[in-house]
Amino acid sequence: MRKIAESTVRRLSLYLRFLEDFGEQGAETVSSEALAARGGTTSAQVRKDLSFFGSFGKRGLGYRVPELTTRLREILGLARRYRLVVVGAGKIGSALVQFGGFRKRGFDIVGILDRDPAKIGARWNGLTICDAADLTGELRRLEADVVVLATPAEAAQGVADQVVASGVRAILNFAPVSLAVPEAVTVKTINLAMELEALSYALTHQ
Amino acid sequence: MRKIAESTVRRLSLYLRFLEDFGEQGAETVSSEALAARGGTTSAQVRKDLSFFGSFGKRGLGYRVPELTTRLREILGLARRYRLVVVGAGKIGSALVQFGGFRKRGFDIVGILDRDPAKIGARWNGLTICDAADLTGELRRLEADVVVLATPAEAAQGVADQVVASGVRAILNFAPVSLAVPEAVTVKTINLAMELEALSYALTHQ
DNA sequence: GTTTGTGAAACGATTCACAGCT
DNA sequence: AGCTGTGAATCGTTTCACAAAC
Repeated sequence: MRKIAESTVRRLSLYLRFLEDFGEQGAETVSSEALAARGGTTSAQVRKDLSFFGSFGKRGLGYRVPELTTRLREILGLARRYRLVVVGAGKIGSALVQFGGFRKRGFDIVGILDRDPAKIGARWNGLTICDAADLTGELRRLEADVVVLATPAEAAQGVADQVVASGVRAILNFAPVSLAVPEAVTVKTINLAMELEALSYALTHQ
Repeated sequence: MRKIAESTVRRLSLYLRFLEDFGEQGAETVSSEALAARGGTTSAQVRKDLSFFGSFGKRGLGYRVPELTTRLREILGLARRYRLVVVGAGKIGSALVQFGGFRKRGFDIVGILDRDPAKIGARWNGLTICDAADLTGELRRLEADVVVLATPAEAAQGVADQVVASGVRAILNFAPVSLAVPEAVTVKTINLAMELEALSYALTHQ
């Protein structure tokens, strides 16, 4: 498949959520204009984004909500569930496990790993924290699809290397570093400090 | 000042962190090449990003670490501290308050607001949860610089409207909606579901 | 010799605008 | 008449490449 821009994929994810809302409200069809209004973009952008994957609409009518919802789920790879393993049982790891809001969107946390003997064996939300000493083996044993990297910055690259070695090809990174990984592995980084600093910049420059 | 791209500002935030690391390791100077290697970008990109704000380097030498660190802090508006108010005392709000990692980067959580009588009055990490009934008034009383919006999706736009009315011009939004706000207000949205779905997309398409 | 700062070129994403279908 | 799908035009960002400074 042709290379699709990061920004396009993110908008598809937004459209899916809006479609779910429209569906709950009983809408049968939706226009690119309506989706755009909801997502802070333009109707041309919506049509272009969808056109990369096919022609899902009817001219003069718009898109059928249930069909487009299903197609977007397929495109995003959400027809299945994913197994998440959290590495790092600190504040962020704890928050993510407690949060648990992923499950209803198809992502199950199936393991928590840490190196700290004081934490190993503790139970969080029904899961026991396991030793991350043999990280690669644990990830294989747990059949991890995605690693949620929630260690301190210093440990992050080492963990990433082991994740790559284990064959896991997706990392959600909360450490404030840019990870070096092979092309076949995808990393999405969430950096709260960076977002706050971008707000600080905006507040400062008028 | 000329309009600077979002992506540039985010990279400046990264460079600042790398400079702090270089500084701790005792480096006196750093080249655009070294910063680029650390940040997963190119030396030309680093130089271009910095050039929007001035000429901070010496040809043949590179950049002096302490000077560039100071200048980046100024550019990003980090010469002062910011007052954060968390609106929504649910799982995400709780996690953010417990986390507390913002303080050492200049952001202090000074208030937590919620509408739920069962939560009002509880103490979290030394802060008492206050009633969000008069949100606008509370934000003024607390002298909020930034609102961290951590309510359910349904309540988010209503809260955003009150935030705007209060005069606060920066929102860090954790609700999975795109907020409509006037141009003078900056919103950064963190959407974990979107990040996971982008990983799902990457895993699915080879 | 090294590395910056920066116009120019290349690239990529968004918007326009309209033909074509319902 | 209404709305999609899409090539063409526009806009913005990144990369190139080199003159200027050390």
